[in-house]
Amino acid sequence: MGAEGQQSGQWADVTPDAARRLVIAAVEAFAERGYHATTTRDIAGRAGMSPAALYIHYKTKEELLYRISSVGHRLALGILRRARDSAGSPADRLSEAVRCFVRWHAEHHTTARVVQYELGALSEEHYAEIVSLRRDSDAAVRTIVEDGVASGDFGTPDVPGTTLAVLSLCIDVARWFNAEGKRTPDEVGELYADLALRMVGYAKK
Amino acid sequence: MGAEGQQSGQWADVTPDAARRLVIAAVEAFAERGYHATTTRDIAGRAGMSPAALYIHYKTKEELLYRISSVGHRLALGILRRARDSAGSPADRLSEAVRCFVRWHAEHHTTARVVQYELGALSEEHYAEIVSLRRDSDAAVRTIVEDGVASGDFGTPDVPGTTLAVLSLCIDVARWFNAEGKRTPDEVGELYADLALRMVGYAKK
DNA sequence: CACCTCCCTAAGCGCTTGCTCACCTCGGGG
DNA sequence: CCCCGAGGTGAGCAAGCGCTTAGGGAGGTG
Repeated sequence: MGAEGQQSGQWADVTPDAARRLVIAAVEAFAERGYHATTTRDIAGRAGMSPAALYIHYKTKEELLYRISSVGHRLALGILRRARDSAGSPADRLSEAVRCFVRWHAEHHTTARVVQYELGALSEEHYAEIVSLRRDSDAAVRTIVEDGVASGDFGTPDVPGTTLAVLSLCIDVARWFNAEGKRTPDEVGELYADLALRMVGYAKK
Repeated sequence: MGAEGQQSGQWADVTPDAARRLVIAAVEAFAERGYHATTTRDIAGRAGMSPAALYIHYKTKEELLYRISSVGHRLALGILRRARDSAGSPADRLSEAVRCFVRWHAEHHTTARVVQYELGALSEEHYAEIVSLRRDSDAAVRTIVEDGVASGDFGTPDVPGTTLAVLSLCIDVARWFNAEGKRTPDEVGELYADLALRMVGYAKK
């Protein structure tokens, strides 16, 4: 729990302070029990407030989920776009993308769990907006894989399918990663970067 | 929805008929909205019964989830053990395991979603039982990978980590697979069997 | 015919839920 | 000194929840 303190860095631009405390409390609760099993009383309690205080900063419980989902997806998309636009070979860029993306999912696995697995609880409009961010993430990775295939560094018969699989592999880290487990986020990132290169048929060592 | 009719085959040994109809209705509802967002009234309604009828066949809503989870996990474990014990090289066996496991996750993605993502809603005792089945699944796949490394067919620096990643990749199919999408369960199984061989460092073609 | 068992329903109980409302507190400006 | 808006509280409402209970009808057996 001490390590979770860094979490607040993610939410730096959520103001005022009480609104940020509520977001952090909601992430913890949603990740632990899921959106629908979490009560507004639980969220407010974790943030040290009365149940009514939540509604000063957010119109509904769903808006809280949307805020979390929106911030999380934009962070994830930023990670992938930065890797796509970085210098280096396609292998370097794919490796960097997977390493950072996985590290984020492991380090912030509570946030990532909410971001990746609670989409279904969003309202229709919010859901549509988030889905478009997810398509952008997919496109960023697909560009790297396409570059690798074009340059001959990668060899895979199904670029969209392999891209989907690589992203899927990374996302699922949020499901199984345990802070008390033996692997650190850095170790998992390293392992997964290697696995992703194998998946796209990267020949060189 | 017509294709979902085969689903009933999975639940052949759930009797009497009304109990089976309830299980099938619950799988649909849980997969669509999640366990906590599903009401017993919704389940009973889908099965064409009154809300009270559910409690003739199941003590609680959680018991319904447990039945689904138990049957699903045993089916999945059976698939993996059959592949582990089959004749052929480690590559053949891993390929078979992934192909069948993935095909099941795609074909029965509604069941698989409940099985893989609603564990957290189980009671403590039921959860412990299911977790032990999952450990057995992991062990089955790890055995194949170890065999391949021992025989020199596979080359991976981290056997437990790679095993976890292969299983994780397969499981996540339940999250993204869409029956209306362009890929058939067979195509995804084929692609993923190939990806898994690459992940474990299988050299030959 | 009576009688039992198995499924099933209508009605509803007790409780929790997301959310609201009247009111309170407190620092800062005129 | 009063007033004000921003941020907070305690109490509680309407609705929906999981689940129970009393009772009914169909089918087999004496």
